[in-house]
Amino acid sequence: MLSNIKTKILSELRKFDENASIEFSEHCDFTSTLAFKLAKKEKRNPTVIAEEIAAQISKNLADDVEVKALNGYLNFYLTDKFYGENLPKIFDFKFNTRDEKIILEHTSVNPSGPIHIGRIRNAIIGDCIGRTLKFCNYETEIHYYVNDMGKQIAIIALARQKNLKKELADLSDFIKNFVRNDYEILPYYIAGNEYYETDVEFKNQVDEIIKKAESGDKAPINLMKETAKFCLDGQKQALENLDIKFDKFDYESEFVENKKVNEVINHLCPDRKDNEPAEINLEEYGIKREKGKIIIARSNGTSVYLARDIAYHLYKINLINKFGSGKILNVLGEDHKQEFLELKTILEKKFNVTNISMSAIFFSFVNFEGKKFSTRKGNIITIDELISDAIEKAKNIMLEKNFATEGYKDIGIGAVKYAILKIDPQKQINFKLEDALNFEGETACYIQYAYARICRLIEKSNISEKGIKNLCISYQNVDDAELNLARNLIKFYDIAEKAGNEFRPNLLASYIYNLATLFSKFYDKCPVLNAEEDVKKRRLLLVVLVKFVLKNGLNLLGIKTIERM
RNA sequence: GGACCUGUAGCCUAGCUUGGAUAAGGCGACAGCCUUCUAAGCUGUAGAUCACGGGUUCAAAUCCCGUCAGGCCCGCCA
Repeated sequence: MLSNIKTKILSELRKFDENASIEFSEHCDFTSTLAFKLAKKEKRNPTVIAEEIAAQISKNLADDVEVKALNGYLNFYLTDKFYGENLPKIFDFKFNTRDEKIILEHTSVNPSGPIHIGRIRNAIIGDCIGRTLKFCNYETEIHYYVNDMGKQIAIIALARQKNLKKELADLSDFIKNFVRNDYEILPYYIAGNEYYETDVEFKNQVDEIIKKAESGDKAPINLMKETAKFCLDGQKQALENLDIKFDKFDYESEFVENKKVNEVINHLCPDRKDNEPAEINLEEYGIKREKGKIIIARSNGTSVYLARDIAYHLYKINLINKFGSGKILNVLGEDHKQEFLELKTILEKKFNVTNISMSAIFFSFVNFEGKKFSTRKGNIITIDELISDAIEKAKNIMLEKNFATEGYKDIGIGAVKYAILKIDPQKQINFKLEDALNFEGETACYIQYAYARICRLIEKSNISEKGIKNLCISYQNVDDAELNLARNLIKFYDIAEKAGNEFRPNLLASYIYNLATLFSKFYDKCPVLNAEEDVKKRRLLLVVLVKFVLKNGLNLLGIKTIERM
């Protein structure tokens, strides 16, 4: 949205230095430190240089931008005229279509039981990035990889077939009482893992299932597939409850069944002998392991996860190649850094994949009030329980304060999502439900509250939103609080694009919060409904703009708005 | 032992990629503001050796080197 004006400013500045750049600033709309750089080169005073440049370029920009030199900085201020013309364009702005397809994969929880809270950061970040990329008009497909092959699912499938359940005595009441497929699977998972470690016969049967499956035997494949699908069905509901949806579910078994995994192993280790593991060495590319080599397939012939992951990524690469160009993006926990690097290196060096960029958003783990969890022992907290707590808490607070009796769910879920999204993914989070649902300060609820106030304001104006949008107004002599809003509003699409391109949800989160604070200040300082007619119209339009941007911005974060609170 | 990430007021976070203005917010604390559009709000005060030690630079929270602390990985698990 601001790209035209940026280009215009830059073309002026590049007459002085072709590397000139401008940035958003707290002091003005854009700023440049060009004069400091020239000062070094020319050994002159930056203050003087900035003044000279400002004097020379201000005339060419005058219509849209005012240039001021201050202590060596070149500060640019968008004019009233610019705001008058461009603010209404916010309603209809659309990004141009792009010739890049992005395959985004996130969450991909193993189908071994209910999703525990350790995975929620992946889902929330991935969902936000997916929404943002789609909003920026990238051809985006959101994929979920289902691990319906391999040891864990074989263990569960066999335990389920033999009806080996573990008593749930150690589990929380929430888990014991929750009825859904994924919760039904959990006791088999816990029992199966115990048997696998203590019962040789059980272990041998599991190993046999995997071996037969990989050699193409339909029965064990179907057994595992069916078990995985059963569990996945429940997990999907947990995610849909958070309004997190996927375009495609990819099943690991497909790549075993269509022999792509075998092709990968044969390609990487053509000289491999029977009863020996297939292994490769990536040390020449700077990747070291303690034992040197990386195992691709076990000596009994079955593949390890990495081999199947390579086959899966070759499939994704094929999807992109069919489209033309694009990139692969995965949201992964920081524990997958090494594995992703190996995957990427193998694809680049051993499969000559050079035209497609592969990147990942790595996130650090969330510490939920100091608790450590082990899925195998079953002492977990599920995302359903966390969300149910959040909603319950939101409800209690609202009842206590005598607020509207609707929207608990969206407030509770929004609080959790915002608390996670506002923090840089690579930082560890100490999550406290208490803080997320504080409802004051930098929380989703603060933003939702601003939105609800806006809705009432528009309602009381007795002018339809459409009518307000069509008002013709000028931006002269506006209050500072109004100017601050205008300045912030106009950046929305640029921030969204940056957040999307750099995979940084926290940029969007803090932008939206900032807009909400500016609105609260405006609301406090500038009467709308009681202002004189021209001012009222201008302010109403601003209010409708804020509503539009808050709604769209929160939607990118996956957070719902509430009309009344 | 090796790889990667993090360290900013009592607590939590932004800023670091691309060095530049008084280090920006929130929680908590304290003091104000509702006969006027929702006070879940607004205004103000106190609170920071930007982990530590060097280096580069006119200029370092930001770049480089080292140290310390926390996280995470280095499996014929996924």
